[in-house]
Amino acid sequence: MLSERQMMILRAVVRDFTNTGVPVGSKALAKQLPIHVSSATIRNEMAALEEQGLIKKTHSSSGRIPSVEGYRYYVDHLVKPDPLQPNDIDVIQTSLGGDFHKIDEIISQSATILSNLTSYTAFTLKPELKDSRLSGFRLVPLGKRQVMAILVTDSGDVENQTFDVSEAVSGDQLEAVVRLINDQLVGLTLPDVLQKLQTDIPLKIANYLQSPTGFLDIFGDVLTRAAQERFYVGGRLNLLNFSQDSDVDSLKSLYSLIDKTDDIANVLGSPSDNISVQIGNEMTNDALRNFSLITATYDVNQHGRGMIAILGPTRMPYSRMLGIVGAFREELAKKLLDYYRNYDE
Amino acid sequence: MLSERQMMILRAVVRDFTNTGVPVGSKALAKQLPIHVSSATIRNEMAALEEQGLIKKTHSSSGRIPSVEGYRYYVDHLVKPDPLQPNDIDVIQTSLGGDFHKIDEIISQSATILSNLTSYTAFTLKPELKDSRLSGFRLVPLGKRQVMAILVTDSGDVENQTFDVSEAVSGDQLEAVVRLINDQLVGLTLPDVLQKLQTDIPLKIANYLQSPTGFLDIFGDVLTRAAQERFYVGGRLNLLNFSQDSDVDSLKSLYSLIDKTDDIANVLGSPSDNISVQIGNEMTNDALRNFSLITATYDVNQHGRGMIAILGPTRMPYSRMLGIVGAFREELAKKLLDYYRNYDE
DNA sequence: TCTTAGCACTTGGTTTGTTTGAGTGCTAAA
DNA sequence: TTTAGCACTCAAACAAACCAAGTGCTAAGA
Repeated sequence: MLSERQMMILRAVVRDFTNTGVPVGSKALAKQLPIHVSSATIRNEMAALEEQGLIKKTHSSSGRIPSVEGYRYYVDHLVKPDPLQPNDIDVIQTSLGGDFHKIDEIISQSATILSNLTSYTAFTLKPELKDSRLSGFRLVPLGKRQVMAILVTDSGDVENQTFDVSEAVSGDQLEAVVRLINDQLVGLTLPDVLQKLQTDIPLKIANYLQSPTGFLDIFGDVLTRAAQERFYVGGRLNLLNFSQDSDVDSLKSLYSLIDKTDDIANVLGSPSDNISVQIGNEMTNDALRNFSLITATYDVNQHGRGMIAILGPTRMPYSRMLGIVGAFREELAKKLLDYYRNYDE
Repeated sequence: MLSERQMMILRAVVRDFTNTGVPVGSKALAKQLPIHVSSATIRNEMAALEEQGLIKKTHSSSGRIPSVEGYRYYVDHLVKPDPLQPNDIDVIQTSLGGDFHKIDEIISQSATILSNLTSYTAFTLKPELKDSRLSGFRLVPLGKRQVMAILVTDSGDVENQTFDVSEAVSGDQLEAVVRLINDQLVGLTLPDVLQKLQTDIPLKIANYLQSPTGFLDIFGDVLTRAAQERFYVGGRLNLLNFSQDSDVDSLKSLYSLIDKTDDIANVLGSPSDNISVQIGNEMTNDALRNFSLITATYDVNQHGRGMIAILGPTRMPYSRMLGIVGAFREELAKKLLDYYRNYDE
């Protein structure tokens, strides 16, 4: 249990340290706090806070910095999101104001905006209807030997891939394959499709093609790509700003982490209603030890919900960041509703 | 004019320094060189080499390192490409041995292989027929409002993009647009298409669509993407290994450089017959001051010629790198010829 | 004329010691 | 419970000393 005064001190320690990056001492606090007590009193309180594991020293006679638990307490009980600065509002309005022709453009643009606002790295994930289903498959002959496979899901995702066919395949054959797939697989969830693809389909397709494996590989490829959620990343390079003393190895593992869709999906976790903050080693991944992650969902009514996130140093100004994330999720939801309204009617 | 002995010394200085990274002194050289002269003699020769600007000291009593001019002389006159190590041959064979369905897969895979072999950053550019022409355009309706635009060039490049159409556009209308474009534009070079797109076409297309600008924008987008050469990059993260003392800013500009297709095309220059080496500030771009670039073309007969390149620190073991690049260009050309042969017959 | 031994000199890097300033914990008095 | 005072700790900055590697130059030898 913390006293009012201890909370005040903890809040001040976190705020100071996140702003300046220097451990904060008792004298500085005494001068700065609204109550006027001596530095010795502050020292006693700080000792109490340290006792509880909320702050710690970098060496035996240094000022204090927040521990992970201290940050946790701070974001859970003490922080109040800053309202957006007028300037930031402007940035959002203009960057999101343009005319978009694809959901993905809005989402990817959002990652850029968020990283600009925060100067950290940002992730965005588009609103996802649960268990999207295969709603269409096409094979479009392009030239002498090139064919494009296109796959559409009922949530509006489109994946495609071109490939070369060695044998001269007739348009009729392609038609037949397409009809087969559409007959048998449309309406199923993607995992189901993937499963059938390894059982029923090869037999049936053999009626039309001598060597169906090529086709099926392609189809499988495109399918798995459609099945995994697609993240957009903004401000990748900002990670460089926080790599202490050029620890190349951890930087590398960090970058491979954020470029692997599966891994990053794992880190971000599943959408929850609130804005959530994960601090340093609260995340299982070792490469993130010195980082904090703020994630938030945004809600587009019947069109599902997506996520946004920013990744920055543990030592980040949480109040400002929470303000930005909170405001941005609303703007984004609004923009998307707009977009859908335009096209739905 | 350099004497035989001076060449021998220069070669040794470059080789030593690129291997160890430490300035090399007269005594070490005296011990190592096949001729036996005293270190004092070496010192005199080194003074002469320094006189000519081929080597230099890092401080007044240090050993020597090659200057840019020294490297230049070395690669122009002294270096002999190392033959490939058996291990490296293996890597190439197996990585390139698989079955590919697209040219692009081979080229992008090549970038990865090259960066693995060298542990530097590698670029590959696919064989390009000069002045490729538009050979086909499609609009494929995907769902209620989604349409995919596909563009094919006679060199086999495919670009595509999906977009949403707000008004309910009929299949007939789409057909008409496609027919129009195919009638009017197929066979022209891409720049010509782009030009016509801004003059003739808007008028004609207005017959079929109320607000054609949306379509034209999309088409223009896809077109310009097809028109610019497409690079593949492998081993991006390897650049981190050579960023001295974590100079974040130059790293950032380096990364933005290699991610901008236009810029990197500029740096690589146009294909020339030979393997070419650009050293440090011989490249105009400032971010590359401490890097060297080895570029080479590969030739796929009537299918055109492409480029490969590796970017590493100025202080790279040139003989080994030249060996790798030289061998790889051949392997790649062979593989591509194979690929084309399979599909052409 | 070229080579070489010898020597004085330069310099960066490492080690060691000193000082300074910010900060702490503790004690004793208010 | 608060506070002034004090002894103590530690990182950072600075300086002195030393070492190792290397250089340029000179003068003698081949």
